[in-house]
Amino acid sequence: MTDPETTLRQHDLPVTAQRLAVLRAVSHHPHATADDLAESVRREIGTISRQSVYNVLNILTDRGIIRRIQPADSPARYEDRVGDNHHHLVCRSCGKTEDVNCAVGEAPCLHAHDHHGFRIDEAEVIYWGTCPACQRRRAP
Amino acid sequence: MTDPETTLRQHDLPVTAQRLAVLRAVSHHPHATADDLAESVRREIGTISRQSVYNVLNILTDRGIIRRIQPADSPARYEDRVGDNHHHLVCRSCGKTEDVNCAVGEAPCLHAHDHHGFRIDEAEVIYWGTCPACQRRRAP
DNA sequence: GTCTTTTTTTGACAAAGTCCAAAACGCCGC
DNA sequence: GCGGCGTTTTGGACTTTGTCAAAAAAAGAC
Repeated sequence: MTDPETTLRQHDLPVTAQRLAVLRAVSHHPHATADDLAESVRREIGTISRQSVYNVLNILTDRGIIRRIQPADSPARYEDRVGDNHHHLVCRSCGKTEDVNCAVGEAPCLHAHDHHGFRIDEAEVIYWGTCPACQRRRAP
Repeated sequence: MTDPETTLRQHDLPVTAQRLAVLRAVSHHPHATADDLAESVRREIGTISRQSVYNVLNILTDRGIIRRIQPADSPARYEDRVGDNHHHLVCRSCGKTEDVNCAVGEAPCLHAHDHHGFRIDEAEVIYWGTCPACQRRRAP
């Protein structure tokens, strides 16, 4: 992974302390929520406004530098693993999220049987289940 | 499809005008949002509170009588086609939602390569794209 | 260093949904 | 059919996640 500063310059984005810190936070805490990231950034650089966290996350997402995932009943989560068609495994009870490689290969899922005339550009897959910790907690 | 009243009685749910109307609305307008359904119900029975719409949708969802889908950047949508492992096709620009049969067969997607110890109970697939109408609107 | 443009901040606002107490209604036995 | 009990429905306040807009601050170009 290129370092945050280089990444920003490559995308013609002015380098600011907030952006660097948010990028680093996303890198260090994959699948964290905006709130988690804000806290993490504050520990690193002292203070950042809620709006700035959203600004940075939005612009980074738009440029394809990071990826946003939005599972049901959870605020959006962010990760810096982009462009490799992987999917996610989400725990219904605690929200823990893991990456899983695409079961079918490369951007495969893009072929829905009946596409109703839609131009499909992404197949999003979320595996729902219970993580090991929550399994133990419920059936001890 | 069994009629709404029978469905409710089968599940030991008291039959009320609100529940009947919401069930009918879900049946008639698959993939509608809670708000859409509230409007639809009001046209049918005159008035219903927002809270009641949510109460009914939640209890019906809990009992597995209807299914809730929650695509990113959209309020929850509801449908009465349950228990057949189908997936969805969602238009990024207008939100139009269509059913698609599972590309792989029956509950197949349940086998993630690396399941990280999770007990997986559902594989949710959303195909993102542009519906025919929005394609024409953008590239006329 | 100064100037212009872009970011950041602050605070109000919006959408979608939940919580809670009071009023209304459905169901069951008579 | 009628009454009482327990569940539903209602209305209103509240929460969470996120956006909008204007002023203040900082980044990059000269």
